[in-house]
Amino acid sequence: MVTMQDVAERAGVTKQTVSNVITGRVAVRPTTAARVRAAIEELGYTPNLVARSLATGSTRTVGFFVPTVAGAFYGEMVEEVEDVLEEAGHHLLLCTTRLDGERARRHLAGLTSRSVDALLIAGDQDLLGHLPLLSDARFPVVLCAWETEAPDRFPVVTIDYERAGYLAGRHLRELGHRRVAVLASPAHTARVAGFRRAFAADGLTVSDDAVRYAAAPTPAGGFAAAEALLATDPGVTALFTTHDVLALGALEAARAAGRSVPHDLSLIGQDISEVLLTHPALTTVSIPKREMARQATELLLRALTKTGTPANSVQLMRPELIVRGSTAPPAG
Amino acid sequence: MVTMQDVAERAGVTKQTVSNVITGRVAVRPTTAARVRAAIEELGYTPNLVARSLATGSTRTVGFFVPTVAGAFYGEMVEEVEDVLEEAGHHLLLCTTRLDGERARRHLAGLTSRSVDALLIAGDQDLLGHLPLLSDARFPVVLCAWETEAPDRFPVVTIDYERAGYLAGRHLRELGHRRVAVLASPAHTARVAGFRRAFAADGLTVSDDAVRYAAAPTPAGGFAAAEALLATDPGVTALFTTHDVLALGALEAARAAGRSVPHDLSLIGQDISEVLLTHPALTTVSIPKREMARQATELLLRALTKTGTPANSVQLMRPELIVRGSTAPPAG
DNA sequence: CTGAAAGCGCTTACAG
DNA sequence: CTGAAAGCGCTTACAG
Repeated sequence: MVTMQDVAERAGVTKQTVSNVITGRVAVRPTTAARVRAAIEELGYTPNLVARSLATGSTRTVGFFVPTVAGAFYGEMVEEVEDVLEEAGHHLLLCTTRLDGERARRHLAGLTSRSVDALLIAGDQDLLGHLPLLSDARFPVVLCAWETEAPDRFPVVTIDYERAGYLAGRHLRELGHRRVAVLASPAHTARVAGFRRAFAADGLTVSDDAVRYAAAPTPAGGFAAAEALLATDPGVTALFTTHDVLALGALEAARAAGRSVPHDLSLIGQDISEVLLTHPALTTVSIPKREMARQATELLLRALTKTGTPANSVQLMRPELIVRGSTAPPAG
Repeated sequence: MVTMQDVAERAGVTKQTVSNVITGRVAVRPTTAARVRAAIEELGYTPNLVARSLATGSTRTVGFFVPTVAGAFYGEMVEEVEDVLEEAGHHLLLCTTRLDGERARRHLAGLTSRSVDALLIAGDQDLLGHLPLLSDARFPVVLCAWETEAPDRFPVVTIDYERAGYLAGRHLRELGHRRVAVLASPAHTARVAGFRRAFAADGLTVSDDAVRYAAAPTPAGGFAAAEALLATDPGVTALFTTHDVLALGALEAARAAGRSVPHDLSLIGQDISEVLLTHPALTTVSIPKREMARQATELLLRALTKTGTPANSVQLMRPELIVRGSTAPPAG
């Protein structure tokens, strides 16, 4: 491999001068610089970033923890993070945690000794118990896509999940629905709470019986839960689904129960993935996950150039109601 | 940060001895080793992998190029690659190329100067034009998920896509279908060819008119193409879809055209993602993408320990027909 | 089995 | 504006 020393010899200077023209930190006489650049070109020199990292202490690499990339939600976030990082000349070390806390901990140790410049953590499940390990981290850490209470010591950029649930509830309430139900993933507590709040404003309550938890975040899980719900509580006129894949199952369950959507049953979801576009198109509360990922990454990068620790703040991205074809006023 | 030198002083040895107990390369007297380990524990020492990389020339890091992670296909591959890598103590540098050749090229340069130990490239679109840059790479390269002709110089682990199409065709032919059509993504040439071969065996031909290309790999794209097809060619009794999201659109188009699946129209896809489970469940040819990813990564890692270049071979993973509810003999 | 020396390829003050 | 020196934290032969 060709080194800086090789370039220096070719250009008739020392390697410090080569370094100077590359980094631009120190002015170099134009003619010298041109000679160096020519030598770089001729030799096909490309700097050894490992050596540079050892000397500077910065790897220009950031770690990203994410629960999974098998679904669109985090997958899109990964792409967004990558985009922001690339603009800043950083690379992405990806770790998926897959509901495995021990695995997450191991990766955390790995990234630390690998000297990542910063760490972004999405999802409040797997790594939660290991966050204390980060208390004396030598690099900035930012949390995102956090639905439960976030630890005080790290800045977080997340969605206002409570409001996401509220918007869904308010929409159904305003359409005139009074008997509603929820199909939720267990972790989606904030959305359920927000949904309830929307009805509480009218003195209505969403009973615990009306909140069903799917056994698995899959269409099959949604189908089973919705099927059971519609069987035991046929008076329900609208259904709120906290996870997009559950919505797909619910839609099929409604069909199977002979209830047409939206006339016999309104259906509203959360951030319906593009891949789930169905007929009728599902009304949803969109979760600005790409914007969230972008904000979080930018916060992280800013901390790299500024003080070193990002402002200890909580930034909430606003969800947005998108009315499509699966909701309507109740029949009667 | 605590260094090897600190540990050495604490344990009353030199740093070389500390290195020896950590790497295990050279035997160390048990009592000394114990003292060193105790010092490591007390000081919370964790080796600086950047320094180690500079000294050894290995970063224990592999780059993975993938077209996107916004869908399940490559997302699942990423997780599989990560698993194999973790077992071997390597980390994943992820680059999504997003149909952007220039972006792919930039990332390629970045990974090279970052001294990745090896490179895995999935998908034969974005990076194809830049492969020559890799001709003098100092690290092993393996290609996977390659549907078009692969360049000779790199080993490839991929799916027998031609057979995947063939299996779909043979299934429909054996059910008795004679008037069939294809809904394809433009890049899926091998699958289309295989599908045709299955019918050619019976002296039947699938005309060019019967092969439609979706404008976009989305349910909407599949819907539009299927809708047009069913309108212009209502005699078709079965439809082969080369991409799972197209299948979803096709299913809706069939419904919209008043044709029940599978009685009035059989539908067969490729590797229907779990998230697309619908009623009727779609018959599909499954693509063993996880196994492929695993094989490719293991091949890559083997090259790291052995000769340095993986065997220049082409390994094809066998797809498998999975009959579910969306195919049946033609009506008449 | 342990230690002294050199080196991996860069950057960073500091002289000149 | 350019060069000589030291250092980043490790590993790797090589003596002893």
